[in-house]
Amino acid sequence: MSQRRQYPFHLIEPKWQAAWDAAQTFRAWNPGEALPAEHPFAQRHGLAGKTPGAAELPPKFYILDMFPYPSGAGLHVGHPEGYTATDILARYRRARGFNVLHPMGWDSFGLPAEQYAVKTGQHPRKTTETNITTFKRQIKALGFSYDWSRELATTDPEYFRWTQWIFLQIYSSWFNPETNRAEPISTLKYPPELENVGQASRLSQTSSEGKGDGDRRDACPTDLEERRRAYRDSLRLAYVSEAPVNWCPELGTVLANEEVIDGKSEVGDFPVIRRPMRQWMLRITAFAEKLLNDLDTIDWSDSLKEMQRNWIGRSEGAEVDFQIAECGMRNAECDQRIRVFTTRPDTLFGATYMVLSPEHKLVDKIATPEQRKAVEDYKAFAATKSDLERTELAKEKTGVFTGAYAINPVNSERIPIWIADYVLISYGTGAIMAVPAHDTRDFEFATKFNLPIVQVVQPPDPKTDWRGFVDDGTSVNSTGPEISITGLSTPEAKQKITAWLESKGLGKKTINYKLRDWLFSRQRYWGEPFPIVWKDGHHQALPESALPVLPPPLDDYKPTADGQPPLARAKDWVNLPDGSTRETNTMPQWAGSCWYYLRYLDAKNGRRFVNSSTEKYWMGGYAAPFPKGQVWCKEMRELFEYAYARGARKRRRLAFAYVGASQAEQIKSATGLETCGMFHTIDSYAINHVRKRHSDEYLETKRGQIPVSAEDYLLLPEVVTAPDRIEHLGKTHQGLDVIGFAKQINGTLLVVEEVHAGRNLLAVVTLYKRKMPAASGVAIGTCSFTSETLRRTAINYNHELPPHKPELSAPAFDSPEFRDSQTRGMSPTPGIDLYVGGTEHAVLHLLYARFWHKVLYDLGHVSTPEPFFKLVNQGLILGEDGQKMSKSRGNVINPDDILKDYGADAFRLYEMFMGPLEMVKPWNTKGVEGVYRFLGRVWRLFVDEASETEFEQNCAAQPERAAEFLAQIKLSPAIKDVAATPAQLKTLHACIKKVTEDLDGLRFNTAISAMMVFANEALPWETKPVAMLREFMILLQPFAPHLAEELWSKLSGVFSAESKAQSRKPNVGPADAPATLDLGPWTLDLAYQPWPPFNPAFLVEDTIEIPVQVNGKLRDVIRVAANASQAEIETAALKAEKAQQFLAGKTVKKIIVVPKKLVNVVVV
RNA sequence: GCCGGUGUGGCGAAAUGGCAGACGCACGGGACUUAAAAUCCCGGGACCGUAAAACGUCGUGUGGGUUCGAGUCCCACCACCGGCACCA
Repeated sequence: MSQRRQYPFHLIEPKWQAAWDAAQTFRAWNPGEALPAEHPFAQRHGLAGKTPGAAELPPKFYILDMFPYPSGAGLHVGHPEGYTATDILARYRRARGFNVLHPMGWDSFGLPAEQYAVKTGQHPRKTTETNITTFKRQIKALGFSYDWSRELATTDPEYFRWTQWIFLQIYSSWFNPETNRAEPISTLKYPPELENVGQASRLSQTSSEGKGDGDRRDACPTDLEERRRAYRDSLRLAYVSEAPVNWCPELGTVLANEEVIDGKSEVGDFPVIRRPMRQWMLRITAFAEKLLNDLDTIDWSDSLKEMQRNWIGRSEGAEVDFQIAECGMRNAECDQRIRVFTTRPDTLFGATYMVLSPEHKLVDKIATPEQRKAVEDYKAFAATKSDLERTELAKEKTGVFTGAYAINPVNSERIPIWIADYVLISYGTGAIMAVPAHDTRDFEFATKFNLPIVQVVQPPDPKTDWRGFVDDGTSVNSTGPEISITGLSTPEAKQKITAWLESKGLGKKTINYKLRDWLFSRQRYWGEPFPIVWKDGHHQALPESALPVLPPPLDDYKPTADGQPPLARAKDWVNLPDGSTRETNTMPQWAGSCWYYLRYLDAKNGRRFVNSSTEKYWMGGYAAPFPKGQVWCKEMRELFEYAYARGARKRRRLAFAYVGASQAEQIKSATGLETCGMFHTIDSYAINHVRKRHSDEYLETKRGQIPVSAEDYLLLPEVVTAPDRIEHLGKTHQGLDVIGFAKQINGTLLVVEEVHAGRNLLAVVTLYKRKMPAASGVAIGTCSFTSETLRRTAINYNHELPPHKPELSAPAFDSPEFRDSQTRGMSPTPGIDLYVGGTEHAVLHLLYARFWHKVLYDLGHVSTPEPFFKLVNQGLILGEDGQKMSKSRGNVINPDDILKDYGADAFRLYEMFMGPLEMVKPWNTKGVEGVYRFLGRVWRLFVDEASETEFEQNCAAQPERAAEFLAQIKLSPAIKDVAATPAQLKTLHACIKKVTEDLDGLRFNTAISAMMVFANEALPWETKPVAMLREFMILLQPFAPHLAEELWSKLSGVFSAESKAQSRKPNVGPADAPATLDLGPWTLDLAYQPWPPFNPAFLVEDTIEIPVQVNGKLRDVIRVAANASQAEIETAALKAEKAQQFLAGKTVKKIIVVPKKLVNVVVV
């Protein structure tokens, strides 16, 4: 585009960016920091010159963007999508009176810089710094309100000093299953055989352990001490393993399982092979249960939570031991057992053979001489297959018989033992019992190799073929000499058989996870070195005083010829004077991004990774002022409306909520109510269960529809055996009946609510309480989340909030933290209030960071168990052709080009206007022009045309002085200090309402369209009341901050008290009546001006239009008084002109009047 | 195969169970201009009508259902996108 600019954004944008930088406008203040008197934040909150603590500061709002890797390619239009969204919210929250933390930094370790170094010899730091400079320049050009004083980079030694420190915390800890948390390794108790100690070794133990392993003095070299060390090291959260790893020869490094996609490296798509290597591992599996359960306490999208759940992959089942009956070993050695894991112990009677993974350690021992050759061949065959081949060629099952047999413990049947590669060594025990009748894979295998298939489960529908039936049913053919489960339902059968196995010592109930421990070392140069040294074959932690461990300078960044990591080249660095040697692996890129959000809180702290009171302020939520149960009580009454409304919007009718046991008890005793909790998720499990339970006849009578009733819930397996309680809980505000069913099961409570209107079932709300960790942060965060959303929902739905007992809820919103009325109803949350980023981090970064955070939480270093309370995934932006943007397709949009043509404000606006944040949407540069034109209209709403023409002529004549001339542009003479007309007030307040609600709901696109409507309506006004435009600027400011600042400064130049005092009064006519400006003073920065309050009174009209329907079809529109009675509306509707032909000759059966909405006449 | 998400004009999209298509793009017509750009005004779901309208019928992936009324709720499908996948 080459036409004239809509407005001089090229002058305005740099001007304000420089001004914000100079004034540090967006600095966020920590508790205990002295606030400069002139800073607008201090002025807004009456803290000028003070040094407020956490209690005096306004409520915090921590809004975070995902950590960018500064690549050489520069910014991409996808980056600013999330950044713009967070920036708009940061600015909005600032206006609402929050202390907003909105930081940015660099995840700057990374492979590209290292590969460039390998090729050219240029130090990766150099490349990294150049890239950061580019990224920062591009990001700053967009006018984001980041607090740049907190900028950080993972490659900065002052940053990775603390990354290494956290590693040492992990290294020096173990997971105590009794307390269910990470603890210092010093709390580890040795087993009895290591406990019988002499004086010397006891001393040795206390002296080395008491200092958290920081002490490198030589241990007493007794055998006992050696064994103790081995024991300790085997339980650390960071440990060394010799297991096979994913080695990528091309990249010269190992990769974590998650970094390998279809047998190729995620980065570069290079082949990956398995190879045994000594590696550092982090024991993330110890946290699997917590990582899974705590998903219920945070506000993430269902799909993201589901991805994490799938990744963790919890499955409940039993381990069962099978005795080997005959094998290739001598009889004495044959007395071995094979342990299998199964989720279906109820199918044990159908186990007709066993399968070991080819890598299973018993394979060689049990293979009979006749089969040995075949087994060896098959093992070789399986070993040559890469992971890729194993999955892609999965169509055909392969395997060989070992010649050995095992005994099925339930019926003493002799069953053959096979090996096959469809059984993975890495999952469960590496061995299975095969039940071909009820497992798809076993069925295929058995069919191919002609193994017997025995039915043990009867499908509920007799027409269903039992062969390959894998769902729940009824056990059949399941009676042995000692145990029978025939006739039992699948859940009952599982329970009974497992109990029997346990009693006989043949097996036990077990939980398995797909999640593996985290492979934490990489053979790279450009990463954090481990703060670890090796001596006499043992690893030791370096003391904190040795941090940061810097990578040594190198001439060559390649791995060594013998396959050692690049760091091994630095002999002087590796070999220490005391004879110990340094660890030469480095940490993976994920390490730095696991905790960066904590460093932002206190980025310059040289003594600690983050000051703990600072951490509490930004991450802690407001645990103290909220007596737990009381707040929950207050939410109680509102929960139904919320769940119902949200369920309706999400096209769902079921909702689950979870709540901690202690809270529930408090609430119950305080109110007598049973239900409380956080709206959680829809559970398809319940729906499926209900479907399965019903017979065909029943389903038929419902003509394909299955009303999921509360009664159905009572038949969930968890509930079956409990006594029930059914009661009428009351009515909704609409007068609909709410019926509750409550069940007490083993200390947990299931509550179901149903809502009926006549015979229609409108909704089922299920509040399903189960045991939850009773961490205070969880409860409070859950509460505030519920509260805010409820409040909004109630407003949206025009519901009156149900009254609640003030003595129960008073602390919540009248505490000092909420003294600013602007922040009322928007309470802070524990952890990060909002985290925005792409889905690509769904499992890696988010799972790792949660893990580190939980370790730090258990060790008492941070105050919440979860780091990211609310997380939103932005949708991908596609190219203009609807394809993914990529260099090869040539459809990549460079933000720099857009900025040059349309400016940052238009770019920001377009990024948000494209559609909902979470959606995938194609870029369309033409669309930028639409929002750009809108900004032009806003500009013309304010400025005097003649002076702008003059400005342009001057610029053309002397382009170098353009910035100076900007001041010559005058305010439009139509802007006056007069009272607004009712119509104008209506226009403005409709806009305030929509923008406010949409920002709370992250609906940026519709907020922008509301502002467009305002501009379109305001443009023709002959007189523009300054108060209108002023408030509109505050609304626009989060979206288009540069333009808003410029116009604001022009407004204040003319209308501020000081200007008036100087009686310049240019272009201002006599004021009819001064408009009341009840907002902040002109002297306060626009960025800190209070958000305009919405006044519904201005939207009220005397008469309203009401559509008239006849039999549900629109026939006419009538105009009636806004307060017209039902009867009046009915009368008017029957008289409606255009409706007459549809009413003539018919009998009016019924008239439905929806107040202020519509009238529908039913005729026959 | 399993899990999650999404289907509405030529396009991006909007609609607490209550006037489908707000807002914007593209397009068409007009005003201004020597002209173009910019700007401003008007018009655009389909069909049937008509000089043009009005009126009418149909219309939110498909087929059913609930309801006075369904894009929205329920059931069964279909398509596309994303994730996981011999996980026992």
